[in-house]
Amino acid sequence: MSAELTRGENTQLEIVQAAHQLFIGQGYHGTSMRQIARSAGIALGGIYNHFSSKEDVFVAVLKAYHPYHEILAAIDVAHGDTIESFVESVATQMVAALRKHPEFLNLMLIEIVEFKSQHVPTLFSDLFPRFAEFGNVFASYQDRLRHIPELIMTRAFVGLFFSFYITDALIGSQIPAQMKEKALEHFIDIFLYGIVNRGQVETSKF
Amino acid sequence: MSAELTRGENTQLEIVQAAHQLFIGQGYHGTSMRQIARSAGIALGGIYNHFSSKEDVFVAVLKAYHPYHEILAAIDVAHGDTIESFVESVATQMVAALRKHPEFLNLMLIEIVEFKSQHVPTLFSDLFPRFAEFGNVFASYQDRLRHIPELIMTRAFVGLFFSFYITDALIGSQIPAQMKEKALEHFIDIFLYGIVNRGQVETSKF
DNA sequence: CCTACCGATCGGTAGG
DNA sequence: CCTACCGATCGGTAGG
Repeated sequence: MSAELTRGENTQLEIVQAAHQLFIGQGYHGTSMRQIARSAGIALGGIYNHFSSKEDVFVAVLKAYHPYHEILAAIDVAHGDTIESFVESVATQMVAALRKHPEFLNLMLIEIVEFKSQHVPTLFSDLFPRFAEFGNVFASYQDRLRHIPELIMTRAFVGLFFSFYITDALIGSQIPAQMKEKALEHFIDIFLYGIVNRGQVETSKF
Repeated sequence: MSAELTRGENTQLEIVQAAHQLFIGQGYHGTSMRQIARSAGIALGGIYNHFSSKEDVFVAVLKAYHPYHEILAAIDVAHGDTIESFVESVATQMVAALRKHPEFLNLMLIEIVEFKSQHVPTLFSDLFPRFAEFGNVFASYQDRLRHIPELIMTRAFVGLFFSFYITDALIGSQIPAQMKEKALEHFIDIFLYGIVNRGQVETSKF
């Protein structure tokens, strides 16, 4: 892709790539502009030809590396004649998409810890319409599901699998083999079992 | 409690308290030893009479403020004749315990982002035996539950409610009212519905 | 895009 | 053993 870039654009890209590597390895305050410059192959002052501040570099890294395009694409690609196959397809592809970008979790944690989530509202407002759209898919299977608001169902789905992803990424190496084995499949199974109405008496209190 | 402390112990406590406040507000690298000293009411050099380094201060803060004692106490206090009342009791008290210590999430994120989870194995190995013990409670309700390994069930439980806690803490202010309302109760309900065997044909693939 | 410099501040240390 | 300073210095920082 770099063949089509002007020299200026190429330098900008190298700054973002270098900064990304350093941020996920050392955090934001733990990384200096001099390190970024050196790693990008330019002088310190050269960064300020492309970015107005260190924070500006971080925002560019956030935008360049967040994988929600791919996660949402995974939702679009997902298919299934039944709610079961749909949920399994989405979950599998979401986890696969997140696993392809283990650095993103790190980036978001930096955003939370060192920026107090300052830039999150922007990211979330981009995401929310698609999030609501996802809820509509649940609504289309309404007759097979228990009476739970779609947005709650969507949040529970995202939360459950995001928590799977986070616990897998963070403490996966310490989790006993018994626990890791088929854990995602069990997570999917528990979620489905939790939302699908199997025709017996509705026991939800809500 | 401070009435029983020697002057040296009191100073040490004030350093830890000051450092805690600053770390959760600014991160580790975003906080200077001078800020900690000023906030603790002593000179910079005085910190080094109690701690050998800035990292040493952070470890002391981590140990002093992690609330797993209280979370595990919440589990001990939880009771219920049925799996439903037990899960509801534990979930409610865990969320309440975590909500009483919103700073702990921040501390753990600093540990992850800025220390690459270096100190986590120690914390987790303290926790794991109690974690397994919790799984045994599920085992005691075995005849009412689907055939899912206890540790998977425990991880799903912890993951689901930890994800509720995290999403609530991080983006709670941006979640539509419809979504927040009774969300915890719905989470509990979904989990219970997902693990309890209601006597019909077992549909789990596992 | 580089050189070179600024005011300031970083964690940590010295001896008194 | 502790508190509270001193002058000096470390590698590294934002920003012009």
